[in-house]
Amino acid sequence: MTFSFWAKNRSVLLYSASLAALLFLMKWLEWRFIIIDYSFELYAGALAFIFTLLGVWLAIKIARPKTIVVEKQVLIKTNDFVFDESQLTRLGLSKRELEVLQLMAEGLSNQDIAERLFVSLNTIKTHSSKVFEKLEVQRRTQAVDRAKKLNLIP
Amino acid sequence: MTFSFWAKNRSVLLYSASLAALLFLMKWLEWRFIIIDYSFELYAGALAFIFTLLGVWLAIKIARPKTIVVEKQVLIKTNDFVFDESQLTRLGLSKRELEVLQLMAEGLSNQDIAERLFVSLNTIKTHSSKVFEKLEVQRRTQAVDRAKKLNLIP
DNA sequence: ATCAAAATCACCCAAAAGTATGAGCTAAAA
DNA sequence: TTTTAGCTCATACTTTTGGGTGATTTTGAT
Repeated sequence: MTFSFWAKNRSVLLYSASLAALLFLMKWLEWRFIIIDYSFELYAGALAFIFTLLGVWLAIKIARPKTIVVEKQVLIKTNDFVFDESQLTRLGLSKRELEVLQLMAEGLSNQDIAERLFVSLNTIKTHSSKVFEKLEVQRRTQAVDRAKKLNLIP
Repeated sequence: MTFSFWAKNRSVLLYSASLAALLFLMKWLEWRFIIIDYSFELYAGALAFIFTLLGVWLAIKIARPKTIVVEKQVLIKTNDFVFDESQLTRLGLSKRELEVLQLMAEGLSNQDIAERLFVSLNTIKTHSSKVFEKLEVQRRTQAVDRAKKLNLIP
């Protein structure tokens, strides 16, 4: 922004200076050469031409480049897991149940999970039973398979 | 391209026309109003100003937009599974054992697998036991987890 | 033909997993 | 405040799984 305004001001000065210089040049030419009786129309034409060029130059200098952004899609190999929360609410899985499910998927036994979560084995059994109900499966291996397909687990 | 050249030609015509019109206008003003004794310098200034504007307009019209290619990263869910045969030979898993492992991963019980493969439950038990040995795990869930990490299973 | 690995199956036992039912406790919602 | 959902735990029972051992048959390679 700051640069843009400075550039604009500089251009105005340059423009004025150019105009003055050109007038001087023409006056000088008027004396020096045989161009003395050039008609007003020719002067005007030259002026117009030169200042058109100046205008073009100015525009190019000042104008922000018109840019067209072309998006090039780059495929990124990604094994990123995006957790599907909608599935979770749809199935009505509680936080704890999901937790148990995740540990299950890591191959932990119910006993392991119980110790990991500082609860009794029976508690884990209850949780896993509920998980099976909600996932509509009978075994933990099925539960894990299902959960992965539902993006509940990496 | 074709359009660009046409635009250029049109601009040239327009330019000439504008110049002629302006000169006419000035002559007319010279007769009509009190502007008769305007100095040449003022005429020149006006001309210069107007044609500078024209130049700017021209440049903006003609200028080719700069195209910028922006790489956009697109995450592609890649479920390409490449079976790692080296792991299989390294672990010494037989075809049948791998087969059992795969069905295990689908959540089938030993009984299910036995029926699927038309063998007895005991046979599946021995197979799975061998699988566990070779994968160095204790439970089927661990085996599945391990096998997935070793690219033996999708 | 012979040998080794693989596949098949059986029996037994123990551990783990799963089912069913009931109950207490807490925090959040109606 | 009452209710509800979630978490906890227990007991009892069944099913599944896993470990160990041993045996027979198939199959592929030397």
